[in-house]
Amino acid sequence: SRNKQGVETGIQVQLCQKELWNQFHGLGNEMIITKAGRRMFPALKVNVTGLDPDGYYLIWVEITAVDNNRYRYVYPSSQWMIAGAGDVPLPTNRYLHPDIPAKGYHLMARIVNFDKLKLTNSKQTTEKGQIALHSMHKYQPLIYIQKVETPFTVPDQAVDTKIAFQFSFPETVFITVTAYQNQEITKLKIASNPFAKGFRDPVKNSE
Amino acid sequence: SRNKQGVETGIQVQLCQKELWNQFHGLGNEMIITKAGRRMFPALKVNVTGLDPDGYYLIWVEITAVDNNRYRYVYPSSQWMIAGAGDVPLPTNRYLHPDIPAKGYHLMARIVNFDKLKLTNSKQTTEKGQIALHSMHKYQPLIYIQKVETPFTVPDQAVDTKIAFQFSFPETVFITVTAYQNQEITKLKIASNPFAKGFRDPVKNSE
DNA sequence: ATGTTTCCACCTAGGTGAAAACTT
DNA sequence: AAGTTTTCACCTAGGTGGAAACAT
Repeated sequence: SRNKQGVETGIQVQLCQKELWNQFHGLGNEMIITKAGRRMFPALKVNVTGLDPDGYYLIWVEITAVDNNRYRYVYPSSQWMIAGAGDVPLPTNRYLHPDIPAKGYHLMARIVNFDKLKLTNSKQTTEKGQIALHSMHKYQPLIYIQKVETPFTVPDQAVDTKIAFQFSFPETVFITVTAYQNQEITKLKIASNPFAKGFRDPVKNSE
Repeated sequence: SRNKQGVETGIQVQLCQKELWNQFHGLGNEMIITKAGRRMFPALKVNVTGLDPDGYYLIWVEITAVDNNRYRYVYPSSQWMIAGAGDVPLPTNRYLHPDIPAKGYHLMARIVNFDKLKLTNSKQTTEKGQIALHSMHKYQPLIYIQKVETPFTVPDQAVDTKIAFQFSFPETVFITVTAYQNQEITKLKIASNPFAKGFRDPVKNSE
């Protein structure tokens, strides 16, 4: 991996559930955003390797606009089309992982899960754990890892995107919506998200 | 408060929900213990004051036998009576608060809640977050606070009951059971624990 | 016409006491 | 007879998509 200064490091971040992400990506992934905040599905989960086990790290997610367009789902062709210029980007919200600062050892020991992250379309949200986005825009999550000297560090103050290592995954690109446009996306969300209506345990079904 | 060496400190620990605890105490409080582990109700919740805001602390719960007796609930008189000698005490299990080591500031900022603690009668339990107790014995929870030099401290290794400050609350004494003996206890648990069957929202009830 | 909000039934996940079955 | 284990219906708590109402 390379950080923004181009320093070589051995840090590696691997996206979990790649097959699932790829299925959604293949259909043109949509993420619902609501006023109250909605989780991402799939959730961002990663395996981290190459950290100093005894070092302390911050890890967080930012979500950046892929381009400056507004999109529209065109039904006859069932495709996302550019519908005009995008809104002015909102000030970057970060979602800091709840467990940081964390020892490298602990970050590498298990999957780092960002499933509590929520997306909102509320512009003036100050809700913790929420990231505000424009609807009908194309986004991609970025994962940042930054080493800090001591666990005393207050994450909100220490975070510095310039010195952090950045990781991204093409299959996690999505378009924000307030209601699903592509019914194939809806079907796949229902089929794969245990909280989604329509899910049935096959065993129970056969009774 | 005083620690076991008698050193004067300004640390104070106040039990929350004193009225509720007193109601249970007045009836002879019973706590269910199961193989799988059962939460305490009421849960131990405390307010802590007098810590060094910038210092780091461990805080945990131990549950000690009040005496060396086995108890029995006698129905005609509806009273707990001593039924013989108690079993040999189990090796002390601690329930370390999940957030430690924690800065004094953070411990004092909000209620320190031990509601995830579970009691079990499984003798060879190694389940994290569980404390093994004998059924039909009388116990009292103790809360310990210990200052540590650095947040690097691994709690399990650093815990030292001899240098920690100990706090106890007479109203939290209880007798362990595998099924409630006193029906008044059952009624009060149902009435005050939102998870307990029998609880009904008065508004819904009137429909 | 298109996109958003609100409400809701339906899930998962897990904490309760009751009752029946089991143990000794 | 007395205590324990198992199972279960009934809760809380909160994550879903759908439908209808609403906004622009």
